[in-house]
Amino acid sequence: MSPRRRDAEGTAAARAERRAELLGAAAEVFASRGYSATTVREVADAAGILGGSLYYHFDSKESMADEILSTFLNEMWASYDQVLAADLGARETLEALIAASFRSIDRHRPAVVLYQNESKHLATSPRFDYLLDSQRRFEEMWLSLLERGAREGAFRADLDVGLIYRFIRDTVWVAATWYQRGGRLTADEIATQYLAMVLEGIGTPPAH
Amino acid sequence: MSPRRRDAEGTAAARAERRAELLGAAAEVFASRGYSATTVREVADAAGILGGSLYYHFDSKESMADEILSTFLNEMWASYDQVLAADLGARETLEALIAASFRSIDRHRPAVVLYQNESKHLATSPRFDYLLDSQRRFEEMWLSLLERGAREGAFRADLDVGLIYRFIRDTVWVAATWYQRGGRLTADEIATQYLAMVLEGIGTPPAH
Amino acid sequence: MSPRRRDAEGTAAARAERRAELLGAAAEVFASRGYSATTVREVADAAGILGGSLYYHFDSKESMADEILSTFLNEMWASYDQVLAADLGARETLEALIAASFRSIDRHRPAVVLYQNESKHLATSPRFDYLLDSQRRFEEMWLSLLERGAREGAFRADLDVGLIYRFIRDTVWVAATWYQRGGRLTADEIATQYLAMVLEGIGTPPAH
Amino acid sequence: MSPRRRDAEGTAAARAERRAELLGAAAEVFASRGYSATTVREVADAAGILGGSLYYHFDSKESMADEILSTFLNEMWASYDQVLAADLGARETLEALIAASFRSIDRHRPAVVLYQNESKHLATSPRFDYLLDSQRRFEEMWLSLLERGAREGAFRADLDVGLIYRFIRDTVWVAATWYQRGGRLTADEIATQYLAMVLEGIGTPPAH
DNA sequence: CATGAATGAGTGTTCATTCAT
DNA sequence: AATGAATGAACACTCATTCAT
Repeated sequence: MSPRRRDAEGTAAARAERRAELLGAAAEVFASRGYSATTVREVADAAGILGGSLYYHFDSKESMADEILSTFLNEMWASYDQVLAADLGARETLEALIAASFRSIDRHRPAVVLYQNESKHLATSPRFDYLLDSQRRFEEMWLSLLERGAREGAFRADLDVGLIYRFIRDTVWVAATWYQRGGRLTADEIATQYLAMVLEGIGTPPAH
Repeated sequence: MSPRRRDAEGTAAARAERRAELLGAAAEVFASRGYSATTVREVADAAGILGGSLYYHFDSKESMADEILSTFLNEMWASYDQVLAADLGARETLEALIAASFRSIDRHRPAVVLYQNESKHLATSPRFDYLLDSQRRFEEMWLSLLERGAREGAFRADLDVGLIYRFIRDTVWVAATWYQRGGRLTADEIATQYLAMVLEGIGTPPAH
Repeated sequence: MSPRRRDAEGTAAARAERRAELLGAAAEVFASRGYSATTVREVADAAGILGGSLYYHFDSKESMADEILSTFLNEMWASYDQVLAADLGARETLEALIAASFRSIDRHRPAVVLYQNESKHLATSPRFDYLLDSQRRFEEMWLSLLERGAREGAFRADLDVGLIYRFIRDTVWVAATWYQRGGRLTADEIATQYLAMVLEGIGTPPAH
Repeated sequence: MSPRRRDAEGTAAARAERRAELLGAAAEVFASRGYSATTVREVADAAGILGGSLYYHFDSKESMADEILSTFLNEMWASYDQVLAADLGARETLEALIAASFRSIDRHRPAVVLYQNESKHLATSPRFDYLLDSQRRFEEMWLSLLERGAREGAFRADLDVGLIYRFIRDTVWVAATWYQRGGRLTADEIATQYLAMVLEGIGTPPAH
C-alpha cells in the first residue's frame, strides 16, 4: 500500500468519523428538542463548532436528519432480515424481532426518537420517501407474522390483528423516549420483560 | 332591542364558543403538523381568518396550546377522579382507568397528540408547570395502583412495576396518533381489546 | 356600485399602487448597485420599511426582479407592436422603433439597466425564460428589418447585418446607464440625434 | 543541481506566471457570472484548486479584480498614448483609437466586461480610485478629440459632442460582451466596419 | 371582530477569509 | 503550494406579534 493510498484512506476515514461525530450530536439535539424546534446553531453548539461550519460537512439541516435516519433504518433492517432469514416459528420470530428492536433502540436511541416524532412531517419531502417504504414493509412484516402466528396457534386468534400490530409497534418504539443506556435495566432485560408482558399479560390467571 | 344589542347580550357565551372553535382548529393543526412546525397563519387559515385576527382572541400561540392542554387535562383528571373515588379493586380500577383514557382520546384526540409530542418541550416554560404536575400525579397514581394490584394478587408480581407503568402509559396514549373517530373500531372496543392484551397477553397458554 | 365593491376595488388598487411604489424603489437600487450586490435590506431601506416587510408584498427578491422586468418588457413590446403594425418603410420603421426605445428608457430606466446587466444571469432560472424569448424575438425583428432595408435600398448593403444589429441594440440600451429624466436632453432629442448618427454617421462627407 | 532547486531558481517568474494563470481564470468567471455573483470557490474551481488556496496568491477577492483591471487599463492606456503621441489628424486619430480599443477587447475581453459591469460598484472603495481617474482621462481625451474634429471639419458640428462621446464609448466597449476570439469576424474587421458605421452611418445617401 | 400592513428577532444558509498541516 | 476544516459576518427569508383602521 503506497503512502498516497494510506493518506487518502486516512483522510476519507477521518472525514467519515467526523461526520459520524457531528451526526451523533445532531441526533441527540433533534431527539431532545424536536427537529423543527432545533436550530442549526444548537446542533453546532452541541458539536463545539459554529453554525456555518456544519455546512462544510452537510448540505442542509434536512440532509443531517436524512443521514441519521437512513443509517438507523439500514442497520435495523439488516438485523430484522437476519431474524427473518432464520425461518423460526412465529413465537420465536416475534421474540427475536422484539429483542432486535430493543437492541436497535440501544444503539440508535436518538435516531429512533427522531424517526418516531418527525417521520410523518419529514415524509412530505420526496427525499424521505424511504421512510414510508420502510413503514410499509414494517407493517407487512408484522401483520404477516401475527396472522401466521394466529393460524399456527402460537397467538390468540380472538384479537384484532391490526390492533395487536399497533400495540406492539408503539410499545416497542416509544421506549426510545425514556430508555437510557446504563440505566437500571439493560436493553435485553427490558426486551425480556416486554416479551413476558406482551405474550402472557400482566394479569394473574383466574383461579378455578 | 336592536340586533346589535341582541348580539352583545350573548357576547360572553358567543365569545367562549368562538374560542372553542378556534382552539379546535388550532389543536387539529398542532397535532398534525407539530406545534413548532405550525405557523400561526396555518392555524388562522384552518379557522378561515387571517393570522393577525387570532390575537383578538388569544395572547399568543403559546396560550392557545396552554388552553388546549389544560382543558384536556382537566377533563381527563375529572374522569380519573371519578374512577378513583369509586374505590374498586385493583383490576377493576385499571379497567376503568383505561376505558376512561380511551374515552379521553376519543374526545380530545388532537390535544392528546399535542400533549404527547410537545409537553416535554413546552414544559420548559413555567406557565406549563402544570404539565409536569399532572405527569407526576399520573405516575404516582399508576405506580400505587400497580403495586397494590401486585400485593393483592390481581397482577403478576414478577415484572418490574416501573416498566409496566411505562408499558401501559405509552400503549394507551400513543393510540391517539392513529385513532380516528368513526373508524373501524370504537374507542370502547379498542379499550376492551387493549385490556385483553394487557391483562392476558397475546400468546396462547402453554399446553400441559 | 355597492360600497362593498367600492371598497374591494379601493384596496385592490391601493395594494397595486403600493407594490408599484416598492418595485420602483427596488428597481432603482437594483440598477445602481447591481442585483446580486443589492441586499433585500437595502431595497427595504430605500422604500422606508424593514427588510422582512417586503415579504408581505413579494415572495422573494427574485420575484421583485421578475415583476420589474416583465412589466417593462410588456410595455416595450406593446409599443414595438404598435410600430410594426403601422407597416411603414424600413427607414421609418427603424426611426419609430428607436424613438420608442428611448421612450421606454425614459419610462423604465432602472428596469432597462437591470435587464441589460442581469438578464444573462437571471435567465439561468426557468422563471425567467421569457427574457430569452424576448431577446430572440428582438433579434429576429431587427435582423429582418435590417435585411429588408438593405434589399429595398434604404440601408447600406456593404455592412455585416449582425454587426449593425448589435451596434444599434447596444447603442440604444446602454443609454439607460447614463440617461436621466430632466437632464440636458429629452428622450426625444436624444433619439433624434442618435438617429442622425446611426443613419448618416458622424463624419463629414468627403469633398469632391 | 536538483530539479527542486531548478524550480526554486525560477520562483519569481514561475510565481508571476501562476498568478497570471489564476487571474485569467478569475477574469473569465467574473465576466461571465458577474463579480458579486461569483464566489471565490467558483474561481478556484475554474483554476483547478481549492478555495482557500487562492489566498496563498492573493490577499482577497477584491485584489484579484484590482489586478485584472489595472493590468488591462495599463495596457490600454499604453496603446492609446502611442496613438496620441503620433499627432495625427482628428479622423485618423479616431480611427486609430477605435482600432486600438478593439485590439484591447481582443486581448482582455473578460477584463473589459468586468470593467464595464462592475467599475461603478468597485469604485466605491478607495483602492479603485484609479478607475475613476482613468474614466475621467478617457472622457477628456475623447471630448477634446471630437471638439477638435468638429472645429477642423473632420466631424459634423451639428451633433451634441457629449452624446457622440457616449455613443462611441458604449458602442465600442459593449462589444466585449459578445466578441469572441476566433469568431466569424476578427477584431480588426469589426473595427473597420464599426468605423464605417460611425463615420458614414448605415443609411444610404438621399438621392438628388 | 377582523383586516392588512408592518415589525424585528431569529432561521437556515452562504461565503470570503484564516490557518494548522 | 495546496489542503481542508473552521470562522463569523452577512444574507434571504420566516414568523409570532402589533396596531391603526
